Amino acid sequence: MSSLSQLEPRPIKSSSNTQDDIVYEHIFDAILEQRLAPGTKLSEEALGEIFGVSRTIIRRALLRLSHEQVVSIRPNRGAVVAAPSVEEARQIFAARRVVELAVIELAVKNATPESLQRIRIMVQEEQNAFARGDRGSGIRLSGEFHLELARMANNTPLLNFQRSVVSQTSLIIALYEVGHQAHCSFNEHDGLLKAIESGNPERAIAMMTEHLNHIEGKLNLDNESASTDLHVVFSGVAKKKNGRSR
Amino acid sequence: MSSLSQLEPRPIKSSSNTQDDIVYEHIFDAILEQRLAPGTKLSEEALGEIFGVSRTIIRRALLRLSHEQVVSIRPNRGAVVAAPSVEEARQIFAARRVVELAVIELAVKNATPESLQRIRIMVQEEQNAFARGDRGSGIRLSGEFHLELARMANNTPLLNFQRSVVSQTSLIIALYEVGHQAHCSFNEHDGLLKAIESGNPERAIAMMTEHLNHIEGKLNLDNESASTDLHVVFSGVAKKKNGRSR
DNA sequence: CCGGGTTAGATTGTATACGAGATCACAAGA
DNA sequence: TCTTGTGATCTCGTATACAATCTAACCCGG
Repeated sequence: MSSLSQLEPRPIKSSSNTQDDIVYEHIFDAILEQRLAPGTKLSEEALGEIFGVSRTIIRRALLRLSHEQVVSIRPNRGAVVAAPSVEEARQIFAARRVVELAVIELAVKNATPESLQRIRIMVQEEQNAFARGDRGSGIRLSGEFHLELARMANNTPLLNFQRSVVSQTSLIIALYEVGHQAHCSFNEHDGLLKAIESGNPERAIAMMTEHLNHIEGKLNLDNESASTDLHVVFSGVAKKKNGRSR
Repeated sequence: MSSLSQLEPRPIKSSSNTQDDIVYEHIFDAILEQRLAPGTKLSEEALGEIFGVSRTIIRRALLRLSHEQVVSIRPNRGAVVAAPSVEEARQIFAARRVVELAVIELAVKNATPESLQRIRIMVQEEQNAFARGDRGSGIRLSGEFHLELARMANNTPLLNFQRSVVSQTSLIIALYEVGHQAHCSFNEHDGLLKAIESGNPERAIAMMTEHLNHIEGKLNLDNESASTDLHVVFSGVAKKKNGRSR
C-alpha cells in the first residue's frame, strides 16, 4: 500500500481526456516504468483517494488494464499488477514476435517524413534519459519506441495489440531479468531507425528479430527462478484454483 | 430498440460464470451471428431490463466489448454496435492476416488428438447448421472455427487478439458483403482441417492465405459503397470530431 | 507452543440516486 | 417547405450506500 504513493500525479505526456483515461495512463506508465512491481495490490479505495475520484472511475481504469492483461482482477479479491508465469511469458514473447515483425514491415512501407521525425526524437529522448540516469523514463521510452513503430505501421488493431504485449513484456522483464544491463539498448533502436530510413524491409525485419532475441536472451525463463515472493512463484497454482483469474 | 428483443436470453454454450460474462457472451454471440447490425444502439437501460440486471453490469459488458472494438462507446451518447469504415476494415483485415497465419502455423505444430477432435466436431456442426438453413448459427460457428484454431495454437494473447479481429470481421461482412453466398464456406474449413492433420505447415499456411483471400474477395472495399445510412458513411468523420470514440 | 475455528474488520460487488449532457419534438421564421 | 431555435424528456456519467465476500486477528483446545 505504501508503494502506491509512487503514483502521485505528475504532468503526463499525451492526450488524456476523461478522468478514467488519466487514471489509466498514470497506472499504465507506472507499470511501464517498473515503479509498480508485478503482484502489487491495487486497492480501489486507495487509488480513488490518490487521484481524487470515486471507486467507479478507478474500477473502469482497472477493467481496461485487465483487458490488456497488465492487471489481474480476481473475483472478490481485488486487482493486482499482473505477474505472468513462465509459460505465459513464453506465449507473450511468441505473440510479440509475430506482431513486431508485421509492424516493422508495415512501418518501412508506410513511413513518412513526419513519423520518422517523431521516431528520431523518441530515440534521442530515450538516450538522454539513460544518459542522465533516469532509468524509469528510459524504460518507458524504450517501450514507447515500439508503440511508435506500430503507429508508423498505420494499423490501429496492431497498435492496440502491440500496446498489450509491450506492457506485458515490461512485467516479464521485472520478474525474470538476470543481471541489470540496460533494457532494450537504445543503440539497437537507433539501428532499427536507420534500417527503416533505408527503406529495406528485409534488413529491418532481421534487425528486429535480433533485437527481440537480445531482449529475450536477458531473461531466465528456463525454470521458475528463485523468487522471494510466494505469490509470484505460485501464481499459476492460484490461477487454476478459482478458474478465471486472468 | 425493437431489435433488442432478439437478445432474449437462451441457453448458451460455454463457461459463463459471472453475470457480466453472461451479458457479454449474449451480445457477443448476437453480433457474431449478425442478429445485431452495425450501428444498432445498445441502450443500457433496455439491456438491463432484458437481462434482469442493473446498468452497472451492462456497462461492464459494454466496456469489454468496446475494448475488443466490436462496440463503440461515444461519450455521453451511449454505445452502438461498431461500424468499421472502409479504412478500418482494411486495417482489420491486414491484422487478421498477420494473426491467422501465425495461428495456423502454431496450430499445426501444437495440434493434439483432443484439439483435432474438437475442430472436427466444430466443422461438422457448422456443416449441419448450414444444411438445416440455420444461417445465424452457421456464421457464428464459422467464426468459432477460427477461434478454435487459436486455442489449438496454445497462445492466449494471440487467441484474445483473434477473438477481436474475427468478431470485427463479422461486422465488416455485414456492412460490405456483395451478394449473399455462404460466408467462409465450410468446405475450406474442412480443407484447413485436413492440412493441419497432415502436419504440413506450408500447406496449411497456403490454404489459410487462400481462405482469407476468398473472404476478402467477397467484399466491396474499393470505395465507400453507396449506403443509405449517413451514419455509416460518415462514421469516420464523427470519430475525428470528438477525438477518441473507438 | 502450535493448529483450527470463529468473529471483527476491511474490501469488493451491485444497485440506485442525482446531476450533466444529448436527443427529439415542436414551433417560429425565412 | 425547409431551416433554425428552444424546451421537455431521456440517457449517460459519477458518486455513494448497502450487501456479499474475503482477510486476518484472536481465542481456545490440544
